[in-house]
Amino acid sequence: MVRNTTALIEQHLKQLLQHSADGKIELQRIELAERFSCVPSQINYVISTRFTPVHGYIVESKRGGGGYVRIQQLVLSADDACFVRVMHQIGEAIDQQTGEAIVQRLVEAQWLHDTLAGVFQAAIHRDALPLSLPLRDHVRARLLKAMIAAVLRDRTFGQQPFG
Amino acid sequence: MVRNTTALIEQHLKQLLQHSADGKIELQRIELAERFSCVPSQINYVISTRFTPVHGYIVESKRGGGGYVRIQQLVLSADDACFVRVMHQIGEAIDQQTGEAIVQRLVEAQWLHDTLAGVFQAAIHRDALPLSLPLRDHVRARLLKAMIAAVLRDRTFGQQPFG
DNA sequence: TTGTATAATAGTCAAAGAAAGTCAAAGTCA
DNA sequence: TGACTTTGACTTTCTTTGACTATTATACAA
Repeated sequence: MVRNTTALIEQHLKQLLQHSADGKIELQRIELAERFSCVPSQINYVISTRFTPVHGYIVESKRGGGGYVRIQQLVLSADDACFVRVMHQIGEAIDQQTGEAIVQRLVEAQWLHDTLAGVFQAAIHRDALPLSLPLRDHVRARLLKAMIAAVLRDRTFGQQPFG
Repeated sequence: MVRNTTALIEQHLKQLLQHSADGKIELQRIELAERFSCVPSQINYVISTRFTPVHGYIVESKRGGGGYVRIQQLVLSADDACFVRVMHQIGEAIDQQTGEAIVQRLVEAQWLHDTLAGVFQAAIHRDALPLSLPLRDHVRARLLKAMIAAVLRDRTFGQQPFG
């Protein structure tokens, strides 16, 4: 018996994406649900919690005969425009999950190395911010933007590779 | 016989950690509570009094189906004796000046590279923490301790510091 | 050809379930 | 007495389920 179906499905999909040539996969909801012995709507749950635009994915689908669900992975590029978009995405308040997804994307885009990412994750974790909502999300946003800016500053002045 | 359930649980967890290959264990709160015939929240008590970053541990958890509590023991070498001192010095609240001084000391002790130090300074700056005192100093302390623990986190067992 | 029913998909949403967390009162012990 | 421990009611977060809805393709009738 499996402890957590959602995590298994997530892992499966990410593996398929990794092995795909173009970062794109197409699947049938029912088929996938059958393979993991769950109800079809759980696939929607997995997608809406793990494969959102914030996580770096675009999902399209079609109903009816020959229907499908298509997942495309986008990789963040390392230019300044992206930086601006990320800052904007963080906004005035951000929850922990979204924050973690953004940090993960920055890692994938090679803006952050592991140690730095670990520090980011620790800092935006609710345990490090003993505040009640919505204040906590507000502070998290400020914090995350301040830390990203610090890395960028450092990189701009070309001191050291990340780490 | 049983003088103190909390001490027994603490001992048990430390034993598990010792026997684990990577200094990491994962458990279920309810299961552990059952084994020691106590209420689940006592596990939280044990963790919050014995397995904090100050003690050299990082704890993560997840609620809901497939939930868990994960405890990681930080690798502390002889050089890291100051780790404990620094953690204590930070305490429950710390102002910006003192925090900056500590970060500076960590840089001098070569615990932190420049990029990392920049991130630390940005995170503990009052501009990043839009809170009134004394709350701000309290959050700053939590944050700083969590970030310091995170830096030590990806040291693996058997590896020397500053790898 | 055109419209209509039917089958084959996928989506939505809210309730139920399954953990873990919080907090403060009560208990214990040196 | 005061610090530490134990307990449990209540809260929060995350997952699973299923009834109901929406869309698309296809077969078929007019």
